[in-house]
Amino acid sequence: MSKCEQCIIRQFNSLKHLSREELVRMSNCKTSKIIKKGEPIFDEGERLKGVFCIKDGVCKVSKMSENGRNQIISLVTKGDLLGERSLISDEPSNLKAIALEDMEICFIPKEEIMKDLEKNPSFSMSVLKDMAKTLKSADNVIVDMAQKTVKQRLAETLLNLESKFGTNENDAINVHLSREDIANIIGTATESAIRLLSDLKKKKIIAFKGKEISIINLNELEKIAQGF
Amino acid sequence: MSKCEQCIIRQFNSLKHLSREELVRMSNCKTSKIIKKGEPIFDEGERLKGVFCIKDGVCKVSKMSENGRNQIISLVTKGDLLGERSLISDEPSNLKAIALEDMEICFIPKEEIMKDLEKNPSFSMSVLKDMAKTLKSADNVIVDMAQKTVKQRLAETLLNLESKFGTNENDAINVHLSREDIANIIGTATESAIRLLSDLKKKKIIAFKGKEISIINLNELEKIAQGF
DNA sequence: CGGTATCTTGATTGGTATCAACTTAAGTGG
DNA sequence: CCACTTAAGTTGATACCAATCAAGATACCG
Repeated sequence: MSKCEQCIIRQFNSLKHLSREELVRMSNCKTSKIIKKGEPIFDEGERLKGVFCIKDGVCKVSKMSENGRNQIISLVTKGDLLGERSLISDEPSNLKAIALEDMEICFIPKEEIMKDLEKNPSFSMSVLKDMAKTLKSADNVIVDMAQKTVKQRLAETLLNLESKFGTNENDAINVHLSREDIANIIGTATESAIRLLSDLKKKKIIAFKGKEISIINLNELEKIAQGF
Repeated sequence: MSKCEQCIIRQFNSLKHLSREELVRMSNCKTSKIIKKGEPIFDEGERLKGVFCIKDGVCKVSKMSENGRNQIISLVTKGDLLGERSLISDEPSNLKAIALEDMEICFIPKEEIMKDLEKNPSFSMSVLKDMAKTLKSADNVIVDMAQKTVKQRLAETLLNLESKFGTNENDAINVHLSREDIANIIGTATESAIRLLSDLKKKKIIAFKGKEISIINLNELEKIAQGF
């Protein structure tokens, strides 16, 4: 099993503020897991026993609404930490995480993380900063959901996806989402999302073949996101 | 000027984890302010120089959307802290805070708070917990905004307001919001909010006279919030 | 190769925004 | 205190957007 001290992934998240000593201790109690595409990492209502550090792959983090529909809150990818919040608030998770592709993740037990949070101010400060950032972006999402049309939200989501995941050799966005997933990100019925996607295709603003989506006319898409 | 050590308000927020010594130091550098109804505490884009501890009164925290409409993100009231996030992330505030009634607030300079965050783990842990809680509720708001109808959101908002602010001697919710404010909380046009409010009044589920709103049929309102 | 899930398009219905007109309430100055 | 001005609240008519239902096309998988 690989060692935390030597793991490059931790450079991308708050774990980089841990001391060598803390990392060695963590290395001794962490476990690695492989999660297959479509499998859950944890479920809504589950009480997490630690946090997950994503070594490879992408997962969707979602929440069931009272009317039975699913809302994707965020996509968590290589280098991210997952599950700190329920750990910190010491409550069952309000969210569900499901792998969108095969994943490799490390599990770090609660006690270890909490000890470091208490003892290492630069680590806890980093987690704090991270959370402040997440909260800020959550505010933005709230405003968008409340006030933008589905068309605007779709355009914005496509832009966000491209900037977050980049593009592959065919200029397609580097993540495979079903139409239903896309609808669940922007918060609409699957058919509506499909309809708007094909509209954008007709207007040659985007192109797609199955789950490979690429942005052709970036400018126009940005305009739509802003409401034109 | 009153002293932090003796202030009861701090029992309601993370400041209760500060030591006597820290509180004395804070007392010496804090300043008190009176904010009149309608006046801003801070504005969008402003770089905050400290945090605010609300001693009395209520303010609305909002954000302008790209299409020029205002979205109220939260109502901050007696006992709450305000502005920690921009301080922690060290960025200009993405939000605007405006007093809904005359307010009394204490301003605590950035250096003081940051020092305590670094030095006092139980304080920083408490702020962390607080933020985790806020984030959780932000997730819920996102889901609601994305998937519930305006009618459901209005019903839910009324329920939230009553549980947060309680009722006065006339059973009216203990906060005065304009119709526009209500619309900006649920994320809709003012007229839509008005229309739905008067619907609820006709059905004797709520009653109102001006800004005094009271819930008459709690059961029915809860049903509407859940989509019936 | 059949069966199943996903994708796609059309038609219909209902919810919400918008515009316009009007009423009521809340200041303001003479 | 009244006349005036302005802001806030209210209601109806209309048009647009998005959800839902239905049905067919395409991709995926054992």
